[in-house]
Amino acid sequence: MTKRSRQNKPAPKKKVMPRPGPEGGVRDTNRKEKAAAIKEAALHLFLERGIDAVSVDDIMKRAGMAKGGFYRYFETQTALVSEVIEPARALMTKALEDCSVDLETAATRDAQFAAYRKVGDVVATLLMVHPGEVRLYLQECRAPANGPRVPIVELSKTVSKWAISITAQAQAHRILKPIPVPVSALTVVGASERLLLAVLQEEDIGNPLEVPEALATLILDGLKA
Amino acid sequence: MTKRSRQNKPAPKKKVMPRPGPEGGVRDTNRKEKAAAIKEAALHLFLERGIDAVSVDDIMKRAGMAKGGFYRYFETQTALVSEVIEPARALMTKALEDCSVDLETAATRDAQFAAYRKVGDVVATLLMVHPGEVRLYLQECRAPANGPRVPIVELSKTVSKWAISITAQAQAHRILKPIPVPVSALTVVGASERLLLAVLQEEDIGNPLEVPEALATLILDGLKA
DNA sequence: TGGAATCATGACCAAACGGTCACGACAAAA
DNA sequence: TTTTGTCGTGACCGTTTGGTCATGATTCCA
Repeated sequence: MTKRSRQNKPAPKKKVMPRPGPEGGVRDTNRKEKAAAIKEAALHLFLERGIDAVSVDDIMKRAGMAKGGFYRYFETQTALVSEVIEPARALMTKALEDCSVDLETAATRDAQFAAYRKVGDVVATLLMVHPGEVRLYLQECRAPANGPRVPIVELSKTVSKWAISITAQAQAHRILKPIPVPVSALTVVGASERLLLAVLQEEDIGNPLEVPEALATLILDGLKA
Repeated sequence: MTKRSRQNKPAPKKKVMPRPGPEGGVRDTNRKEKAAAIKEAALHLFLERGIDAVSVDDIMKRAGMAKGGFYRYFETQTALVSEVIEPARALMTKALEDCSVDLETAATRDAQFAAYRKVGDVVATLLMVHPGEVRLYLQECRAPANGPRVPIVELSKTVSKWAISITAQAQAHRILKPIPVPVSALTVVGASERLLLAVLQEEDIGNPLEVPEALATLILDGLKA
């Protein structure tokens, strides 16, 4: 029930993608609509079957277009995945960067906790605005970085690194227990991701709105100095 | 770099697998050796490329045998995966069941915490004895339950259910905070799994031997009533 | 309005897939 | 030893894959 990888990357030989054309014209509008349709179809199928079990043909059939058209919009499937997760990726990495900066300059304890809270808020936003993309991330981020999964695994590594970095800052502020930094950081990441997955897969968790508060309680009592 | 699923399950038509033959004979011995070789080769490739990106041919080439021989040992790839994770699955589910039983009859607080500790010990054992299988589980358990991944996803659901059940018992004993049970349970599962993955993928975590203690501290301070 | 560029299509290709099978090699029962 | 049945092999089949391309339709710009 699966297909495999081509062993030799044929290395997309020829053309890059042609220019969009005039801005705001019929061409440009169509192009954006079709690209969005392809991304939406792809995301749906990725969630349903897993990235590796979806073919270009499947995606284009679901998007109502012919297979050949795919390569006019995306050079490879990897590029497609990259574009699919881009909005979520940008939001998340910006939140982590901001948190790090805020933590650097935060003088009071309140300001320090506020920096944390902002990350939580962005995660909540992400959950509402890009639920599919988040779920795709959670589903695929641990598998080997092969082919189309590369951008997702990269994002995962980025998140972990930022989490560790932020945790180190927090420990320097002495607002966290002096537990080994990576352990402290990955505990939060792991717990958060598992709860996100439960909410998105509609596992029988209680009231989803209570989750963030419960998690915050756990983290604070468990990690706070 | 991947292969896809056949849409129509051809449904393994004919024969079941033939009998092993006499016990302890050359036939029987060879059979066990070959089956083990296939499983080992498969596990190695699964970890390297992800389950969906590995073909029967790949596995058999790595095991040093011809493709046709595969179906003499395993009816499908799903059955192979099932056998690969079976030892780890049996250990883990037994530990969870035992914990549940122990919690049921544990009168003192010490006895209750001891029941928890036993699960932790089994996880540590698992890490030493079946590291590859555990890593495979962590890599694949969140993806959609398609084809060969089915037994892994099933195990994942089993683990979550037991975790929730055990947490409910612990809350009944009032040794945990009255946080929504699934949230409390999945927090522990998520954090533990993320830390296991870090150790197995040799991410730059501190001293691996300190991890269990640190995690225990976090859990106790965060979850304990 | 008409030439130039871009777009969508579906046939097409070589490679790889899961799965089967006839055949020769080999072990077990006789 | 002979007979009987299993084992391992590699060719083979039908299907699907990522990717290309000639063709005809559509849009752009002048």
